[in-house]
Amino acid sequence: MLSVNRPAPSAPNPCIDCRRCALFPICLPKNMDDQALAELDQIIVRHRPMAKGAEWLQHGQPFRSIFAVRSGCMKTYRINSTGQEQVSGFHLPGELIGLDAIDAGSYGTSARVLKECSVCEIPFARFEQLSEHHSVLRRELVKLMSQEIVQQRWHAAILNKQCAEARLAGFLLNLHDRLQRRGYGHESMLLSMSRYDIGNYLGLTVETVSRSFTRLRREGLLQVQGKQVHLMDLERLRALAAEGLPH
Amino acid sequence: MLSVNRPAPSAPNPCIDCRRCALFPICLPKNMDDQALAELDQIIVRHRPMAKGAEWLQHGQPFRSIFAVRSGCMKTYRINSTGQEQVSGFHLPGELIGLDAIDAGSYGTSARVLKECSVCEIPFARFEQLSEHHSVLRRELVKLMSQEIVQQRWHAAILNKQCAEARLAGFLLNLHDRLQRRGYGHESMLLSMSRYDIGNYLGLTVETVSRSFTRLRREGLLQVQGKQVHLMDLERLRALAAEGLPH
DNA sequence: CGTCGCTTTGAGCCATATCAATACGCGTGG
DNA sequence: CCACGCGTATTGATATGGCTCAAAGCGACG
Repeated sequence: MLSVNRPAPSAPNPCIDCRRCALFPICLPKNMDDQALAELDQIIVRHRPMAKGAEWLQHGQPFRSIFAVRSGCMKTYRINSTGQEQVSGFHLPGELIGLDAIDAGSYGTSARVLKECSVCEIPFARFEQLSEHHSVLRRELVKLMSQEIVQQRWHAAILNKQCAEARLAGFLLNLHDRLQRRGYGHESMLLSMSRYDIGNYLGLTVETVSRSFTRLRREGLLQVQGKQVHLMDLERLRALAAEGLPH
Repeated sequence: MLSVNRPAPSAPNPCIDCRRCALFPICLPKNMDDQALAELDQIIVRHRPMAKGAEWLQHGQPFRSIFAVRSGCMKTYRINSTGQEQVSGFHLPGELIGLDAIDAGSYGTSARVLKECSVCEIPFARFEQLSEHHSVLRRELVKLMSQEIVQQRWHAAILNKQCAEARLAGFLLNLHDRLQRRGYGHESMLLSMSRYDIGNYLGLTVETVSRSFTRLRREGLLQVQGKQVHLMDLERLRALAAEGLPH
């Protein structure tokens, strides 16, 4: 069922420096001066794209690096004591993985590729050395950690007493916003995660997710065709997500 | 219904420097050298204790400072668009409030005193200046932010498909652990939040919280007398919290 | 063209919400 | 000191949203 780490057969050369990377305006190095950027560029390990299904991180491994998604999509998850998978997040290009491990010393989640994905590895010890001399660097890290806290808080909020439809609406809007901020702004999205993963993330069963999609579609809030979703009425979707109560 | 910011009548003098503070071993300045500590000590604003019910922070206010709880207990919450309060966290001595605002520029939550509470204010701009010269300082901040991410993730996990009893068990264990790490280690705890707040935080109604307490008590997992809770069997509580499924 | 996994749809059930009533606890004022 | 009153907590009876179980549809891929 699980494919192991292996690069995709015909991967584009992933070795572009940060400045020429499409994510430059929103990724960690965005506000850096030439000097800082050049030094950061040198410590970053740019990995070859990985195929869907590949497991990139395993929870419990010792913390060494922070990872930035460069392309594609990852999910982070954890297997709990009953053997159930718990999806804790989806990670889009420009987002970081592993921030939870800085204090703990080991990663709190595993990470798996949902859509062919390449990753920039930032060895943390060297990053800290660099940040001694470049205050921009640490400021950016702190800001991204703050963002992560906000995102996590949002996740908790959506799980807390929202009805199924509101959760789904909120989830889609959240994805939409994050894509928008990354320049992929369009009401049409190609979801890279399965209905199972969505349900797991939202605290719902697949069946309920499916039914919620159907209801939102019937109410004219979105068009759905498998993984292709088109948000028809952002206004009403936002209202629904904000309201959150049953019916 | 709400009392306004006002110091408690007979408050102990809160103006002790960090080194003599009881929280020193676990608070932000814990690993600092004399020099860093002295400078940090100077920028910290130590506020007088505030009475239960006082509102310390209002969500949306511009971000200036991070706050460390020195004594007592605070809750952070947010009023959603339907006028409902959403409790996002409880903050014990040595824990920080406001980390979510660093990137956003304004606080994402309000904060209210649950139990007479004093606060150390750390003006962030000056903190950043200081951290230019003291790497310990920024390392500690990053670690505490990482901890906050872990705590938020835990909150999301507990809301996700755990039955009421498991949520409550997990909540009590989490509090217990945090108190323990702060030297208040004892199986007996005096909860400073109401059943309403617990329910709100756990995504349950008051009634369900109350019933869950009753069931845990009947099964011999804890003793309850109002806000006084005694954890009788940490082992079984942990098992219950880990399992998480209905019945 | 068949297989396998993912998704959708349907029918019945269960955990928790909701509504309602009572009990407790604490501070206030007589 | 006790009586009162209000907010908090417990307990009971009923309603319901989402889960579970079951089956059929759909799509990708060999």
